[in-house]
Amino acid sequence: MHQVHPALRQPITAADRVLQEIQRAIVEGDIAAGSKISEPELARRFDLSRAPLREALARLERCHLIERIPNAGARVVTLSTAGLLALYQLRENLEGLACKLAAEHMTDAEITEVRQLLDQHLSSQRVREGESYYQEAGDLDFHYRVILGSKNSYLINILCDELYFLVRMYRVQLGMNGPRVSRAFDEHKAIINAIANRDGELADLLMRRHIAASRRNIELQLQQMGT
Amino acid sequence: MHQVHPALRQPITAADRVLQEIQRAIVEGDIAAGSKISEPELARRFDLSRAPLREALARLERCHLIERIPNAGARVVTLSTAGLLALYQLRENLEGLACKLAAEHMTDAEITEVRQLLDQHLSSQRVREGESYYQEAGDLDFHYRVILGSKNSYLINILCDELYFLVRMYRVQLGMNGPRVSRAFDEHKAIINAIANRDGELADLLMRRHIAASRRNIELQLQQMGT
DNA sequence: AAGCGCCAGATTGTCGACAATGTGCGCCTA
DNA sequence: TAGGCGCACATTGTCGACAATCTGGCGCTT
Repeated sequence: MHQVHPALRQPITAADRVLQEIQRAIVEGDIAAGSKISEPELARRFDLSRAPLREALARLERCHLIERIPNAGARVVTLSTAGLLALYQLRENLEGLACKLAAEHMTDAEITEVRQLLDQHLSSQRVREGESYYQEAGDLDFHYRVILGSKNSYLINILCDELYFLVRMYRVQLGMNGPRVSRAFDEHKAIINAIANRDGELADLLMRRHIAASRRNIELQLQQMGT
Repeated sequence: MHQVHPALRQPITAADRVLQEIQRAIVEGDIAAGSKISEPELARRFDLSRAPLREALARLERCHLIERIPNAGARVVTLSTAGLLALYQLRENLEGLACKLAAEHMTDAEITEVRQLLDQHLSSQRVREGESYYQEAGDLDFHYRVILGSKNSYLINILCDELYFLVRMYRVQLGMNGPRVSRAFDEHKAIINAIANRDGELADLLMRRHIAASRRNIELQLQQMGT
């Protein structure tokens, strides 16, 4: 068996559990973007003391889901076009780098696994055409695999632990369910092919384009909501 | 006056103060790399309770200076060639991106300020030829300015808050004081020129080379220590 | 009536103690 | 004597209460 990434380990402590719950609540909008976080209220709601709650809040700040000001409390981040742009600028670069490194460091076995994963997603996606949740989970899964394949712990930490919840938040709250689903699969396929060919430069390029396309898709969504 | 970056704000709370002290202690090696962190001991040493101390530890984990395992405690990170390589791989990309964005977003006034900063460093460096501390501080200052010039808050956060203490730790503990000082200044000059010309592509390239050169320099140092 | 300062309520930061978990030594067994 | 089990100790996780700080509204002054 391969080593499980720290971020994926099952919750052990109370702080871990409440962290996951609040993370989900924020990402899915149960706790509204921009709203104030009250420590006493959350403590009552999840039936624990403020100590583990504050631990959880510290980690939420780490993945940019909340912003804290000393002596003034925490607020859920507000989504904005500027924020989305900044986030995706970073993702294009970082995941491009991840691809380049994955082309150097992934084992043949790992590449085979990812290909099997894609085939699996493809078949299940063909069946449930409009369903966006599976696609999204699958998309994240693909990206996760590639990022882990880079074997760069700092890069893995930044992308998987710190940025991905925010990416998911934008996706979920803007309701990504467009016709990009099948296109994305082809792009994933091309990327893993480049990695399998050990062509890091191409994999980098393809991933940057893939994310840029995804960004344009979301921007379009935002624009439509604005009008 | 320009807005002060959150990371640079003066300490308000007890957790902030102890964080800065421990950060310095780890970076400068007062607390040895790889050693275990004892919460009760540090609490006594800094004369405060464990609550703010744990807050500080959470932030130390955030900037990769310590590693925590639930119910088992925290250890100072151990420096390694692999870790150094991973860190600099990331820096090359991220700071390259920062340069590209800075070329797009820095104001003429900000560029002028950075140039004045460089002239200032050059003159004071000419005077104290071998002194490495000023050079290092100046180098970090230059990089900070460029990063802030990118105007991408996520990028700024990752580089200034999460990675730079680690970079400093490698530099300090490996005793960077070689003859690269004057070369580095020329490279800085070339980078800010490219930014001033709004040539993002060139600025990106030059910064990547600058950091790659710095990395090779440190690797050399490591190699010498190994023999 | 508008603006400033002050007070009350609520919230965050900090503390010391208790509960849960992990660690290392000594003892017993084979 | 080597290996495994169990207990005592130390450390981390959690709790409830107190202190410091911020927010909003009232009354006073001009």
